[in-house]
Amino acid sequence: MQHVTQRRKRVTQAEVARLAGVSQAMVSLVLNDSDGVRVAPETRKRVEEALRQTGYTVDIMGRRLRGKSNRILGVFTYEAVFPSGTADFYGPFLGGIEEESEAQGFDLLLFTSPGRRQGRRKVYEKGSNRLGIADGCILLGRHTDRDELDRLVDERFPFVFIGRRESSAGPVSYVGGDYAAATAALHERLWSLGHRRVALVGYREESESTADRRDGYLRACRRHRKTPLALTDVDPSAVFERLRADRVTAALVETTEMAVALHALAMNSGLRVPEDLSIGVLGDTDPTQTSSWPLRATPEIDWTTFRIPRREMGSRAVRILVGMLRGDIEPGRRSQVLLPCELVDGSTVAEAPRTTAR
Amino acid sequence: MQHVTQRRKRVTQAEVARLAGVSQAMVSLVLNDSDGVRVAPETRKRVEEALRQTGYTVDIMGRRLRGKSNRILGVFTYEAVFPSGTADFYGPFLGGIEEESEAQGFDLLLFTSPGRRQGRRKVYEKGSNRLGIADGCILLGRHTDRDELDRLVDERFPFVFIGRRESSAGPVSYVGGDYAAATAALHERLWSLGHRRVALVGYREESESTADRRDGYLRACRRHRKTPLALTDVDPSAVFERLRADRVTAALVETTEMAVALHALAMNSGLRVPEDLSIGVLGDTDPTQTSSWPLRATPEIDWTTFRIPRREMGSRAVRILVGMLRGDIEPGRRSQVLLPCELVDGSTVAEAPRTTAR
DNA sequence: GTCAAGGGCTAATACGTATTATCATGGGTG
DNA sequence: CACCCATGATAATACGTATTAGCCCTTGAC
Repeated sequence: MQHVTQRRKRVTQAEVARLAGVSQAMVSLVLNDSDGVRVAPETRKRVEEALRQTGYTVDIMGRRLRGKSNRILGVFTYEAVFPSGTADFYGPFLGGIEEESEAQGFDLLLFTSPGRRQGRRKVYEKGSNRLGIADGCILLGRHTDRDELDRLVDERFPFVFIGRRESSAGPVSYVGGDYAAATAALHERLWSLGHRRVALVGYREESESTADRRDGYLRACRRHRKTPLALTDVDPSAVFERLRADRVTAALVETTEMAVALHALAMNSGLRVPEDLSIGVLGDTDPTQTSSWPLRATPEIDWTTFRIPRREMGSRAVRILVGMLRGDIEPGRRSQVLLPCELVDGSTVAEAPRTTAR
Repeated sequence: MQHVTQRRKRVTQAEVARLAGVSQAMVSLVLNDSDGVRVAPETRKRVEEALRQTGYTVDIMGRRLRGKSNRILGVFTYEAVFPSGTADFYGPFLGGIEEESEAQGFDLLLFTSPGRRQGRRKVYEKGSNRLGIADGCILLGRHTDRDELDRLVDERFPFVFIGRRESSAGPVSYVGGDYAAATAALHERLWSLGHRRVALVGYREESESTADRRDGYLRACRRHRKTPLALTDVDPSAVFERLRADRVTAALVETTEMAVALHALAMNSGLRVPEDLSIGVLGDTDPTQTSSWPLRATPEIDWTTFRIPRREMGSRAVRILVGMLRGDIEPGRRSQVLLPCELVDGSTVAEAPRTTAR
């Protein structure tokens, strides 16, 4: 109505109180319905009227300062959440996070401001840990900083990681995918199809998730008394040569990228997939993610893989975090969860070729 | 190290001060480098040492309470941001918002907590406008609540809408796409191809963006002295019949869904697109969005349309909002922006058929 | 020796809220 | 009348920070 521009001023409880002719404390009492304290119906009415007239809205900051929760969950990602058109890595996780935090009545604070160091975000920047704004925090990201993680644990700030993480500073709460079990299961599937020479191709860089996959692979090898063959992703063609030299009939590959490369190399060498070489991918690239790779040169391949329950991981992480905030859950065993990954039968795995069998 | 579970306690300036043997005020002074006040180098050193030892982190709430910005931008969406697998409507907008707010040094607060009313989110819920947590707010969403919008304007809370919005309560800051100009341009393109009977098919529900498209269409019609034919989306086959009856050679269609439906109806009737009927879509479904519709039954059609600069709209909105917070920009003309939409030549528009020409 | 001028620090305060202790009033009971 | 109790309201306080007024001490000028 009045177009006078003027710095907005918050309506405070004190102003409402003045209007209603009561004290600020009385306004707070009416608002919070504290049990044990009684308010005369007539007074309550007057206050409520004043509240409506002024359009008062509670100042969450003041309340938090007073020691109450502000019902905000932080979300820290080590990379940008919303990609510019390449892979949509975070989407499904955040979908689950959003869904569950909405159900629990929390807002989400996306930390985007802290300066990046070499393009990667940092939790701690010039001594100011902004995570503290929120009641608790969910962390995700392919890359993790060991020191930061240790420091977080040390600070006793309530947080939950998405993806298994370990720290020497104490127990870390996390929700991960059970890659070890899923990898072993995929190995088992290959074994039952007659494959006796199954190799693993994984990241060279060591991380919890890579280690889990290798553990699952090694466990399966041990079970069948086969010496494992674990390769890393340095040079695709070198890896491929190694596979041929060792008469490998099936490869468990950590990422779709590697699988695509191997697939192409096999084609070029006259090997057919899956007739001559079976390929299993250790974790799907999410449907959403897959389809939002417009740059993808290769035609869509129907990989045999396992599904990482990204959405559920997100929502589960929120549930655990809220539990921690309520004091129901302490960081420790109960807050370390690995969710099962469902096998997905694609067309890149088949029976082992007769000729090279055994 | 110590596995004793115990409620985390924030380190405050007072504790740092005690450790350094100075007053709380001195710690604040060192932290904020207020000019005009001088601190002895030796003292500064002691304080900084204590800061490092304790791992102090500033409490944004306390600071905000003191009247300073907390460097948080709110983002309010009327629907869930991260979809469960259908259309990814918000992605590109939020990409721009995230990018720019990171550049400006702001965090993003996603409002997810407020109860929904009939599945749609509400800004105001039981008198508590949570938007106030943030310094300012960006609003997006297909649906808008008139009353809420008016009230927001009335409260003088700094906010910017994505998509043009008008309110009787005062000027609304927004960043929209210039749909009127783009629609007129697309009409012009058709005209130059010989089309003399061009219809508009739009939403029945009235909204700013629908009105803009119609304005552009009507303007173009007036320019060429043709009586307009504006239809609404009630019943696809009825619309199609109407188009045939009126010997329409080209249709401007508001959404891809409508376009798909018309395309199918045309095919069934033996009409070829674009040879017999040209179809222009008034605004692209974003690439990301398109490709993340796995459910989409129809094969990918290369629509002639215009590109809505979603990402740029997001980042521009942030720039305007930050400007408002700094006091550089007042809500009004300068904060009402319509970005141009680039024409995209697809394969659904061609020269008007000779037989029915004129 | 007195005064002025700073430099270097601290005490005090305000911000908005929630809660606890306190106070006023009045009615009932002995 | 003295006392207690219940009811209903308020004063006071704490939370963590930023800022301002003000205090103490040293130094230099006269």
